[in-house]
Amino acid sequence: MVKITDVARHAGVSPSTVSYVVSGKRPISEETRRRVEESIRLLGYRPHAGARALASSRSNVLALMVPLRAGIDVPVVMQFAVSVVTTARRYGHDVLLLTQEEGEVGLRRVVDTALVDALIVMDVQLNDPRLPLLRGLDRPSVMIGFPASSEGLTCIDLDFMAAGEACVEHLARLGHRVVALVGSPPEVYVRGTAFAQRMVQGFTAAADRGRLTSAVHPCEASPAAARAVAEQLLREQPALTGVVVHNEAILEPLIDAFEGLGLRVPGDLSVTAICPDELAESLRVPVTSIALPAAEVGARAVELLMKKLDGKAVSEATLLAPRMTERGSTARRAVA
Amino acid sequence: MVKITDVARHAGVSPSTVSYVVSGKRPISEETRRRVEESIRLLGYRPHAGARALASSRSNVLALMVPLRAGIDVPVVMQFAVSVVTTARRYGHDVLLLTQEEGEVGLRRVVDTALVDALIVMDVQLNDPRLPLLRGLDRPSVMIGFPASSEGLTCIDLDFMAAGEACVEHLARLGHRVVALVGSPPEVYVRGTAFAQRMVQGFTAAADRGRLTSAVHPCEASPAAARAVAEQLLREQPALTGVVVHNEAILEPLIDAFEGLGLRVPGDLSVTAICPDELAESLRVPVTSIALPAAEVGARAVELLMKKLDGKAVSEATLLAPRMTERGSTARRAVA
DNA sequence: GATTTATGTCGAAGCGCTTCGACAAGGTAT
DNA sequence: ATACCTTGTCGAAGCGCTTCGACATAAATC
Repeated sequence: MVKITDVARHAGVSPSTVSYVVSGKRPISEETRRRVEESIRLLGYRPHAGARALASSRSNVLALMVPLRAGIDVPVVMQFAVSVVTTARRYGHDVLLLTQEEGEVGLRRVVDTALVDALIVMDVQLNDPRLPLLRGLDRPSVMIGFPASSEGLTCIDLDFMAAGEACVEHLARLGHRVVALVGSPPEVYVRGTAFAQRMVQGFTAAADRGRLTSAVHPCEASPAAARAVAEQLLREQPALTGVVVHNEAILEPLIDAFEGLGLRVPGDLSVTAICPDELAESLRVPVTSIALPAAEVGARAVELLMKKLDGKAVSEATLLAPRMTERGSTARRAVA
Repeated sequence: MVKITDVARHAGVSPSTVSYVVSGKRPISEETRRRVEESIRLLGYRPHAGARALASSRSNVLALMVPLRAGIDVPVVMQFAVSVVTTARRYGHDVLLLTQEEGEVGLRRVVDTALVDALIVMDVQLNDPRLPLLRGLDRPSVMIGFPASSEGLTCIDLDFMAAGEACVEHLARLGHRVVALVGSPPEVYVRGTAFAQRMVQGFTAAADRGRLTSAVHPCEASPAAARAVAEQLLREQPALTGVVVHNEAILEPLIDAFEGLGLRVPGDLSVTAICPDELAESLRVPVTSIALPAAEVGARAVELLMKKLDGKAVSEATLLAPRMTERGSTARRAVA
């Protein structure tokens, strides 16, 4: 292994000078810098991560805690993760993967052992058990999602309330008067998962404001459940003409189910969703949707952390405005 | 931060004794051990990861490189990852997440900087560019999947060749004489991804051996592509009665397409697949399938690495025997 | 021309841990 | 009794890096 003293000797300078060339924390003459860099290249020098972490109390590693629970869409999680890793690398950081299962204990551990400089946690619940820990930590963290109170924390997410409103308003503008939200699996609401609840809030508020008749139905992530919900909806709300879907996994089965029941989309029924654009585009009936900007959220989360690591202040809440793309699944209500 | 000297002072021993209590690398009297452990608990001592890595040249971190390419089923990747993390934790290790994008450079980096002790790479191709690097490294690695030659490497995977054979043999036993394999997207084969090719080999070999008529069709991961393949199959092989699907994403759409074309499963057409059990079970027609034992492969991969880190020899190739579960999608061929 | 300020480099200390050799005390074999 | 392990503990060295203060030199200020 080639170490900093080897480089120093080769370049005819002291180890500290090499260190300063690498870190840029002190001015170095153009000439010395070039010599040192040349030596580094020639010898293939790579600073030892552990030594560096010990001396600088910075590991240049972030922890990312990913959910693996029922009702969480796996591809979306993966998009986050990849985006976090990619962005972190751009800032010279690596990413340690933690599972939700490890919980607060896991977070504590990686912080206490100085394995990581900062934390990103996903799948935040309204009263997440990790909140007190994160608040009390001396290390920066960012939550992807919003708890009941974000005071003293840094949170980022799509503005699900605005998204719910936007869906309803879009349908209302098209003349629809009876709408329904088909949501995530029940356990997601039971756990008090913030984004799902906020979506419901936005949906309901906008419907009330527009004097629409509305209903909310959680739905398991199986085609069978989708069919059951479709049938139930038509039974309970025969005048239904607008549906908002907030459940990636059943979007396609649900549309199939409606069509199986004799409803044309968008002829008889307008459907809009919150889901990744790729999904919305790939369906047989491309769906008017609000994008789930997983990659952007992941990247922004890392950027927030980097700012905090630099000692800069960041705002507690970052809500990404929903962006709706109209595709073929929504249309003006046919007047009977 | 409480450090080892604090614990030592509190317990009335030397730092090295504390270290030996923690690591168990030297015998310690029952009494001293108890006192030290008590002090550790009381003070909440956590060894500094960087210091430990520096002194012991062991970081207790594994690198996991995950694929994010077209045609790779994301949920399966996630299952691997979670299983790797969980198992690694049981051995006191953490997991650093690398994306395929980082390639050889990324692997080199984490090894050279001593960030990780060992590597796990997924989505191995027959002539994977990372092979020479992994062979030359002084650090252990395990590949999930098989390259063209596994010499000097450690590989583990489902035995896809046996899986392909098992599917055909199952169909043959049920009296089917004309079979087709609907495979992964074309690019997967173009890249020379080992598991996909081995599956084809097994399928073809078994079909030839049994004198069945057979055909292989790659298929994009979209419902539309599934429909197209279904139509093409019936056009080209009107006598077709057995289908093997090796493409998680289109399993359901493909069955839908066949039924849409008037074929009953399993009445007119027997379908079998290689996919996670949960997927096979959750479909409208539960599918006879060979499980993709992602969790087991991930766990075994970590165990292999741990053995290698302990200096023990492990076999180069570990092939997990396919395990078929019969569900409702295959039946004896109706004799016309 | 004296004094301050900025620039560039060095040496030494120290980050918190592991590990090696030394050694004392007790046990076992001869 | 001698020699020899074994068990249990300690002290010191050192892992490879960063950082701080010191110092020398050059540039800027009045």
